[in-house]
Amino acid sequence: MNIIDESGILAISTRLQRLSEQLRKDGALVYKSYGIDFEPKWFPVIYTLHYRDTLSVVEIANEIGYTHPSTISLLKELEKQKLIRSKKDKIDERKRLIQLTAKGQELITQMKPVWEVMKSALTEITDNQNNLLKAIEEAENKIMHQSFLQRALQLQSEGE
Amino acid sequence: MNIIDESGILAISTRLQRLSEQLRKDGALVYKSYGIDFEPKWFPVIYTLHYRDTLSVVEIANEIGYTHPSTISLLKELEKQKLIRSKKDKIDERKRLIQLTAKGQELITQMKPVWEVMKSALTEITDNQNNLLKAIEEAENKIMHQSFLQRALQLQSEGE
DNA sequence: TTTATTTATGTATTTAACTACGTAGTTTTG
DNA sequence: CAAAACTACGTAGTTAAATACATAAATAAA
Repeated sequence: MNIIDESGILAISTRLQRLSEQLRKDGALVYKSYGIDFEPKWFPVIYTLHYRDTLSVVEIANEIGYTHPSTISLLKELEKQKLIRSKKDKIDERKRLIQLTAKGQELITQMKPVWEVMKSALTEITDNQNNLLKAIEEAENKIMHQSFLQRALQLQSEGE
Repeated sequence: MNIIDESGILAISTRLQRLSEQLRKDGALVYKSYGIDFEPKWFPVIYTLHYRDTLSVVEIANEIGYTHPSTISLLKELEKQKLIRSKKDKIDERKRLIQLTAKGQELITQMKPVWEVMKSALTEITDNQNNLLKAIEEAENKIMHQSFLQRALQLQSEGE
């Protein structure tokens, strides 16, 4: 029925994107309903600093799995919110060391119960006959082993 | 292990996005390897016009499930590529009717075998113990029935 | 038949990520 | 120790979607 399903790529990719956007928006509203001023996208940085205390920009980027420019823009927002602060590393002057502020630490204690709730809600949604998280992992593994491109090229040469 | 998994939202959403980006890029390369100058994102519009012949902008947007501004920008690209053309509807002057050009139709015949190959490669990747497409559908259905937000708020009130 | 509503299209702006590039410290090597 | 390579950070620009808004044509209603 669905047009997009002839090749399937777009079908999957756009639906994944929408699903993820939906989850983010709802996540923001959940925080709001708890009276917490927090955006889901800040989570990885805050959470990382929560258990690693002091990290440089690139270290954070690696931890959260984003590029460093993306990380920098998150850090800018968080600094504006006064949830983190930064200072120069005295040993290596290129480095900027990032830490949570007291406000940031306080916020985490407020958010912890919310994270529990969200985790449960998310599990309700994604743990079905086919578990979404596992399905993603399995697809990621397949791609890691041999990319979509390689597979397609191989199928192509086999079909010749 | 993974930091992001405390709340899970970001974990899922960013990974979904990356997976989809990956598939798109590889899709583009597959076309290229066949000597076809085509971007995966054009697929929905082209495919829709292939079997519906003549449609207005909003009709296409609805068919492909995008907003009309997004659709307009795709149409601009496709018109630049001379794969589609458009003319005003004589009955309803607000409407712009879109059609494939001869070049566009020719391209489709070239692409059909490529679509088959991609479909197979995609199936290889996504059809695992947990089928990705089905997992998405199941999650979408759950959300349709009750949103992430509603679920979270309900869990919250239950926990009080 | 004016007026109000709806529909179709288009533009401008936003968002969240990316890549590409540049600069300035740090480390390694000849 | 000077030159080369590498690392850390930052900025600019791009992308693919979305919203929000604006305008104009068509339809409905008073």
